[in-house]
Amino acid sequence: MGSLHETNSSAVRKRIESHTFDNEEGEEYEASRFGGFGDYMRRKKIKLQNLDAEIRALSPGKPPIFRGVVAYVNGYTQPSLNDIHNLIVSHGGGFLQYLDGKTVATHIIASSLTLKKREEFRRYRIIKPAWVVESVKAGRLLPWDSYRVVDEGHSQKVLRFDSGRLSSQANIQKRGYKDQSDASWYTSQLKDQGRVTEDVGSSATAPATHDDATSSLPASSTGKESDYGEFPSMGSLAEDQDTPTTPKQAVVSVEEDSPILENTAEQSASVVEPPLEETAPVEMPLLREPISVKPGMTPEEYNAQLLSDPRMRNSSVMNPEFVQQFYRESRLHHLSTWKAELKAQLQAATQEKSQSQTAQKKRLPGARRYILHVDFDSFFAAVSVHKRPELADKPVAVAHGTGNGSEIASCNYPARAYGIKNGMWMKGALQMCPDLQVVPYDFPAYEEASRKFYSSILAIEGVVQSVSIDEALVDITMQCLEAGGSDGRGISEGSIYREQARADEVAAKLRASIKEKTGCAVSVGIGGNILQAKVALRKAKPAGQFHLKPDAVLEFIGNLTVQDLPGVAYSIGAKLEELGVTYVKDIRELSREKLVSALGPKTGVKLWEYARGIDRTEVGTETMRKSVSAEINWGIRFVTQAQAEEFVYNLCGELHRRLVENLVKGKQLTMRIMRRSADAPLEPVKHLGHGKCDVFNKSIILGVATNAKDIIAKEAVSILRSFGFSPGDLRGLGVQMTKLEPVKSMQSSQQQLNFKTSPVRPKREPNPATDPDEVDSPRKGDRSNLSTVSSAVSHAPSLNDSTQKPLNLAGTQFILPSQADPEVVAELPGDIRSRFVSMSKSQAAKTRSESPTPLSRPGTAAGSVELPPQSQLDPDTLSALPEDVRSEILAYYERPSTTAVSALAVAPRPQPSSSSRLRPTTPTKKRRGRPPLKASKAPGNATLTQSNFIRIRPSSAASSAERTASRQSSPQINEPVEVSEDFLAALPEDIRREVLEEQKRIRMQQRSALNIPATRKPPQPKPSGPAAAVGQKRLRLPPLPERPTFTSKKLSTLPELREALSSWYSSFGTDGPFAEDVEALSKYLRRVVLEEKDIDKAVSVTDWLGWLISDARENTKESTASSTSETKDAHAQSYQAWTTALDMVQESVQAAVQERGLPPVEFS
DNA sequence: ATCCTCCCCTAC
DNA sequence: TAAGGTAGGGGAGGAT
Ligand SMILES: Nc1ccn([C@H]2C[C@H](O)[C@@H](COP(=O)(O)OP(=O)(O)OP(=O)(O)O)O2)c(=O)n1
Ligand SMILES: [Mg+2]
Repeated sequence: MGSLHETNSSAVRKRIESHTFDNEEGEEYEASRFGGFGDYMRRKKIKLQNLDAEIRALSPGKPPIFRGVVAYVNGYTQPSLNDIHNLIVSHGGGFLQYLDGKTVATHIIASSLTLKKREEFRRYRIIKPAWVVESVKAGRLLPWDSYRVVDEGHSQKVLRFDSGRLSSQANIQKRGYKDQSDASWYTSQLKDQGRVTEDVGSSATAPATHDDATSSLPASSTGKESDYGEFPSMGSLAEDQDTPTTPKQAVVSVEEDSPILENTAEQSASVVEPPLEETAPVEMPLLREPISVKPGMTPEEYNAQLLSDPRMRNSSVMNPEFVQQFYRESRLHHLSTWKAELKAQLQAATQEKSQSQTAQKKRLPGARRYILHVDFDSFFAAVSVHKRPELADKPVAVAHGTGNGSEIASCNYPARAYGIKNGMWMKGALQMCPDLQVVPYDFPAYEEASRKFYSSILAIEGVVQSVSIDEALVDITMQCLEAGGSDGRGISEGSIYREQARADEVAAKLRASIKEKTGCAVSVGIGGNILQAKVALRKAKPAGQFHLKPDAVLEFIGNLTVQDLPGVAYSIGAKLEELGVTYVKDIRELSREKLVSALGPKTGVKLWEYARGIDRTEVGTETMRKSVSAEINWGIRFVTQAQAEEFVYNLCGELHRRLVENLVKGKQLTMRIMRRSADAPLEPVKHLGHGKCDVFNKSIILGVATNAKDIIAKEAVSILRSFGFSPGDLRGLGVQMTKLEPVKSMQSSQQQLNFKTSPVRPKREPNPATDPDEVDSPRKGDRSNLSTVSSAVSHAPSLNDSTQKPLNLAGTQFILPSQADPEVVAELPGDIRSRFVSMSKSQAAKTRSESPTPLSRPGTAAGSVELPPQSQLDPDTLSALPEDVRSEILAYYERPSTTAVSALAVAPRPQPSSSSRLRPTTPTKKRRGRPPLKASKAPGNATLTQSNFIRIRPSSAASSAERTASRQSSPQINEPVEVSEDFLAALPEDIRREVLEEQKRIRMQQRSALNIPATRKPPQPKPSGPAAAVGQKRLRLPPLPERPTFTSKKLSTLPELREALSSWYSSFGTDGPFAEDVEALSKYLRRVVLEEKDIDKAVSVTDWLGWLISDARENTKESTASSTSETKDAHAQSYQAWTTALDMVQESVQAAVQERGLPPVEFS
């Protein structure tokens, strides 16, 4: 299994990652980091206006005096950035809009430098703009020496373009790892055998050491051996052994300086400044190369050639429909989607069930449990075979194709007899079994089978948790105990026997029922906890059931391989192997401390327990969604940057869709980029696969939660650019939203309000406590204390102010527990949400006819401006509404948002970019090569921890303990069952002692948690808790200028300003702004331009306001469809007021810019 | 200590 | 040809 540990161990990687190249004494210049996003807009504009190619075309005959120069302008200059750019490019030079650490500037042009920058650029040629101007004047490249900004020679090194040295550096191994920045410090010498290397292809100089901790490089990247799909058993490691000529090496081979430089410059420029026309691609302007892989080919050239095949174009990213097409065919995508849908539906159903069932009996602490783990046998394959009975006894696999790299999603048991496994590549499978029958996917059929499966399962009396489309957990403890006639605690032979018999019977019936409905076999594992059920399932398969009874647990589990345990696979398995552990029973030889120190506190303890058959996890504990993402790592082959950016745009569209679908917005955007490893061939073994890649993540904090496609896309593209990767090397791209907040359309709940024409400033003064300096950041949200809102919402159920509240959703009684645990209350909206979500999903999935869940039922319509009690809402109608309206309605019922306030309270200060760090992994663990060749493991959803809730989080320190405590007293009041008595009784003496000790320990912990205030009765719903109070006070603080808030360095970063604006806008959105505020903002931005000299910031802020306005406008347009004309009118007025305000601000900024003698800026 | 961020790992 | 997605647990290590 681990036999093929690759040389690419993490330890080795770490070292390489931090590697800088050897000859630091040499002439290399340090690759510099990108300049941050601050000036993104300004530079982008230049880009849009002046494409290098155009510039050159427009200025023929100019002497190419800057040939070989790659310039970067820092700060503001005279002549302007724009002009310098023009001068340089038109005279044959290259120009960088960004410093990205990959593409290397040869000269940095600046009028002056801050000390910090001075340090940052210490190793560069830093020269004054005059050098450019005068060189042009002179018609030749003047010696830069006389134009130094930093006028002493000792730290500025000279970069020699002309020696072969430059290009030879291209071979230097290093990583584009963020860690390198400080890691390089102490790890500089390690070079290592050609593992992950830095992309030098696009730069003339190898990126070098970074000791500048403040700089912001790619947030991270990791080497990733990606072609793990190639199973070791195949032996053919063709790809790995392949040593194709990479462009880097090609560059080396060309030793003429000038061409190299030219190449470099162009390439660098093109990375950052993609030609525009590429947005309508189709025609690859690139090289009419011969069909062969020329040694010196750039990745772009290669891709262009590759894509000249129309079929290639069609299945790759070149196809405009690519995203949808890919997702339509991606099994993994379907699995994920299905899972999310099922989770939402089941959660809703469970909620409903538990609420309608009166007084559900609680289980006693030490009682026995009976858990079923139900799972289709070779699901995809079975469904397909069912349609093709003639294949029944043949080895069958489900896959898209029969080529080497086609992945087998599922194979039947005859195929498994040959050693074939799910997830294996076709090549390997065919080697094992040339007769393998390959059948295509049939996603709708899987859905259908699953629907029947779940309908059978939901018919059982018990708690259900979905694991996946073909797999579920059912806790049937209640009915078993009933059948046994005991409380599940005593050890009574008779009771236990009857309980077990009942469990077996339920399982058998279930299997029969599903088999009958679907024609496919399921197996059932039965055990006293999730772990036991799961491992029992293994033995049950195929087409059987197995009850792992208490007295057999230890032996059975002990003889499993560690990797058979859920949550243990390649990596953890290897760590255990290092500890001398192969079988689960071996784990018992290790002390808890040992395990913890080797694997971490949670994992260590968990394994210690697993080894003894213990698993305290409860069935059905579902948590709230924490992230939404979209990612594609297949078929990514770009020729131009513009294509890449367009793709990112599409991907963001997808993300947007999902955010809306889930009724959330997010505050943190993370972009994930896979880039071909330097030593990876241009063509991976897998058709259009990503091959071996380095992975880079970077996240940014948005000032305010958003789901707007354009904003997301803008940021994502900006991140992508910041890496400056050569588009041809991109292999995978993804975007993820975290720090989610429930969607709240501001217009919705306020829309009945009248537009205030008279700017009577509402109590804003009554805000004496608003010491601007102490405002950590303006809060948005809390509309509950806007008089405007409360009136509008007054008749809606307030989830805050009542401990028991009948809500009737989808026609079923819905009652909050009387012991109003704040945590429960806090979670409520999420539950409601999940119902909305699940409903909208089942609608979307067109699984209309008869929903398996009891959720949807026809009803009356909702949607008039004056919304009825929530109980009257008809889910179907609701889900059919346009997204904006739907979210509005939801927002209407949404708990007034202390949520947003507290979420903000914990939001980290936007960091310029978290400083890089080195993770000194112990060099001894080198499990990393390729992942496992092992049977697909039993499904592992065993670990559901109660983790943080995003939405409600008391912001004060006091609340942490309280949260813990209140969770203890939440619905499942009982302590988690740890070990049942009979199980304990069955244990050998020594192990029992251990377990008892463990239990004692756990109980101590729980007690200490419980002791905190709220053991019994948590403080009553506290809309006025500390967080809310803070929110109230600060909410209305118009985060506008003239206030130290804005001018203090600390609070003037872009995200903060954005957030401030958002807050401002949401406070006065429907009313229109106050003139004085607008004026203040204008003045402030004017100062930003004139004093801070940060035009970008001013422009960005202004644009943000523009976004807010137009975004709201979009919402309004849709949502007012059914509103009164009066409302519409108010909106129109408000909109106009805001537009005017925007105009004023823009004008002000523009004026300031012009005062500085700079070309006018453009607002988006 | 505890939190937060950035990853890795796992599952289907 | 081929469709290598996605969410959540949790560890390491810096920030507080
Ligand atoms: N690497 C994988 C693993 C699974 N699946 C899909 C196809 C499977 O049919 C389905 C269910 O996964 P299981 O792990 O339950 O595997 P099977 O149901 O195919 O086989 P069995 O449950 O009998 O082991 O998920 C996949 O596409 N790729
Ligand atoms: Mg299965």
